[in-house]
Amino acid sequence: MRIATWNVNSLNVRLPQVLEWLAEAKPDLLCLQETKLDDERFPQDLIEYAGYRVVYSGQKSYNGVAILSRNPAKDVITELPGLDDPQRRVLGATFATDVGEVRVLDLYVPNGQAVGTDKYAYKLDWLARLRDHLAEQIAAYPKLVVVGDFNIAPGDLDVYDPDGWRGGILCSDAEREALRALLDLGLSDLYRGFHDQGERFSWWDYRGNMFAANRGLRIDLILTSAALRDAASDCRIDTVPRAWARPSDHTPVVADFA
DNA sequence: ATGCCTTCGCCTCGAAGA
Repeated sequence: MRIATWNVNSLNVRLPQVLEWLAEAKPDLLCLQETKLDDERFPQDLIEYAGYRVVYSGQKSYNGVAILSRNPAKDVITELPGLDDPQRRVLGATFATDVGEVRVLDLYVPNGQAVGTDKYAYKLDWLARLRDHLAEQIAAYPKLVVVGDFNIAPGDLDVYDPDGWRGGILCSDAEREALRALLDLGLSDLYRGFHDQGERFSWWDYRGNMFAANRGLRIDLILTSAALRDAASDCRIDTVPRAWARPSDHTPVVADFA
């Protein structure tokens, strides 16, 4: 089973890149964030023509998540229980795979804008509700994988300039503690199970030639329960699409399970 | 740096992202 996560920063703009990447990477599951499309405008036919089923929860202009899959989704959710939120950031579903039934949660965690703002408070509250939901999910589903744009760099190793970013948005203590609280439920940051070096990022700002200089952050994560961690054979960041024409500012993160 | 780039909406600039 191969699963990937990719913040595409507008599926309307990025659909050609997504179809190209699907043909090359051949994932069983691809979780997208920031589709920025109303469900009425979602390109379901073109994705199905490429050989994938798809479920989605979107809105105009902002947010929006989708899961492309070889097998059908069941038990789909589009909300965090206990959080009445018009922002479309959550998509959960269960899939049959060659490693058994897998519960998938695709997330676009709020950005938070700046420490101390209303959006930052919303982000921390959202993460607290996520923790409550994951505590239930990890008990209900031994094979749980939580993927997406977490908008948190887990540690200094995940930041090109840790001193410059320390305490700021995406790197503040409260955000990192909220991520730690998710991991403490029994989830693993799968990339770190395979790679212990720094300067491995999943997002680079469009401004200032940051990708060419490899000045980025690792904020797109694949978290797995223990059973899936033990079944994992690889986790990697595919930087190739970030170098394509008209790229997303994020690049895919991929995991394989045997 | 109230900068940089890219997206969207509504309308050619402002807001937001990270």
